Amino acid sequence: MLQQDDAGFLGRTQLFDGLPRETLEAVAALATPRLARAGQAVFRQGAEPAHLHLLTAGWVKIGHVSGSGAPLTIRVMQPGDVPGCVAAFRRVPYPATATAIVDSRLLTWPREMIAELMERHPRIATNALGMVGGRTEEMLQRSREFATEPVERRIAWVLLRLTAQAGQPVEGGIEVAFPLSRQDIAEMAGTTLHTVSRTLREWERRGLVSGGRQRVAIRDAAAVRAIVGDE
Amino acid sequence: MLQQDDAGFLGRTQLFDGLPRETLEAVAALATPRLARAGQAVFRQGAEPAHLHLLTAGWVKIGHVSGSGAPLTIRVMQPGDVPGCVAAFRRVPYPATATAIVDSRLLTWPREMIAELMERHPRIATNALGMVGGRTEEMLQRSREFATEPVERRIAWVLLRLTAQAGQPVEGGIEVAFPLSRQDIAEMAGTTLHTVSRTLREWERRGLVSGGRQRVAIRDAAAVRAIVGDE
DNA sequence: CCGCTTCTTTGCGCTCCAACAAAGAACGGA
DNA sequence: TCCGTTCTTTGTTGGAGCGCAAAGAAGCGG
Repeated sequence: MLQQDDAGFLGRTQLFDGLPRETLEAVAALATPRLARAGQAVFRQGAEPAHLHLLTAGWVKIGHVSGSGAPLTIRVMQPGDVPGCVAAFRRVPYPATATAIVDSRLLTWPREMIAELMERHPRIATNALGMVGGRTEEMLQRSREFATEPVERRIAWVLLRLTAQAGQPVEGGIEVAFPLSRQDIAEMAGTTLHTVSRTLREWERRGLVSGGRQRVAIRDAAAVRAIVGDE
Repeated sequence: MLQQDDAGFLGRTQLFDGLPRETLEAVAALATPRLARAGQAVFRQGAEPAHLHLLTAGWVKIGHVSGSGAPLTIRVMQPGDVPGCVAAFRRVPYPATATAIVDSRLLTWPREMIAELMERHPRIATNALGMVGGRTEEMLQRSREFATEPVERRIAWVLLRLTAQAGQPVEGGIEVAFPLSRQDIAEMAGTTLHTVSRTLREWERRGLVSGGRQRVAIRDAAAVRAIVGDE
């Protein structure tokens, strides 16, 4: 199930950037591939991380459920990303659940093996530090958004982020490449599907976006960017 | 200006945990101490980090200002903490401003020196990874709070966190050890000073808290904990 | 001790958005 | 093709909390 170019793929990820080809091949050889069907959980909130996962194909969303049951989608992972990296490196339970949005493929390594690799190749540790730091800043931006931005702008941010990350050109716009319901958007923007539906409908009338069942596309990116303001 | 026990202090911080005494002393000898008066900025949002800072005494708050000017206080740093660690490790501009709440003392090392130290002592890199990871999870919790919790609970969280971190016993309760205005609380809870004032006043009538100008104390911790719910 | 500045309290109206409710629309399976 | 399920749209209502406004306290400097 190992694919021929896994080593090459690893070399283009943030975590294994800057490693010599032979190291990449050794690392790839140590990996166990894993497939996750759409809708299936890769790991669950509260579980102890036994493996490090690296997404090689597909889309995986990271969702957190609070004690009171309110769901929040933290981010969508793309190929090259390492879902659950913070928990795996810190050896603490996963703070969120990772769910495959579409059929996806991951490479996995036992946690101890990664610790060993990091020791032998300090570059991996440095890369990991950069990756985790990036996540911290991302979460900071998100906090700020929730704390200070009104709903409409938060929804606009979600669309901009998703099209930047997973946008594919389509007649008259850029569409998010995976199925995305109003409920999904609501969980990313910290609101309800009703408010999302109303907002998108209004934007659709104004020609900013278009969409259908589980589909959203931005038609007028400049106008959507104007909604989020300058920052 | 180096203090006698800086090395011992370093050994009890998360960043330098687990290092041999001699290493600690070498690291301490390389440090340049820096004093920051109350109200003075240690570093500013947007600036390039030239040094790594480690707080040895005092309190420093980390505040972010959005493009639209909305202020948000991300967290308060205590002795042993490393304000700006994410930016310093990633070599990106500081995402926030660090301001001394009271007269404070920090140790500083040039960025390159830290990189070198991390290379020579992998344990420091591991510690840094754990520290940054901890921050990520903290920011995740904060996001969740802003996204799903109503204002009253967020204010309760702020008080619980601050008294846990900087609480000192006082007649009939636990007081936050540094001056803290309603505005400060509002910036931590993502609301306005008006709402904070109203809420605290109401709680004061009910005997949960007490306070004065720039002072807040929790009188009935159980009741405040009940407000935030179970999670 | 007095005036000024900073911080806090309180009132009021209004807006945004969540909650509740219910009807369409699109898809999938039998 | 029909039916059930899932997703989306739309209406209505109510309440949380923000913006605006202004009047007290409390500390500080002269």
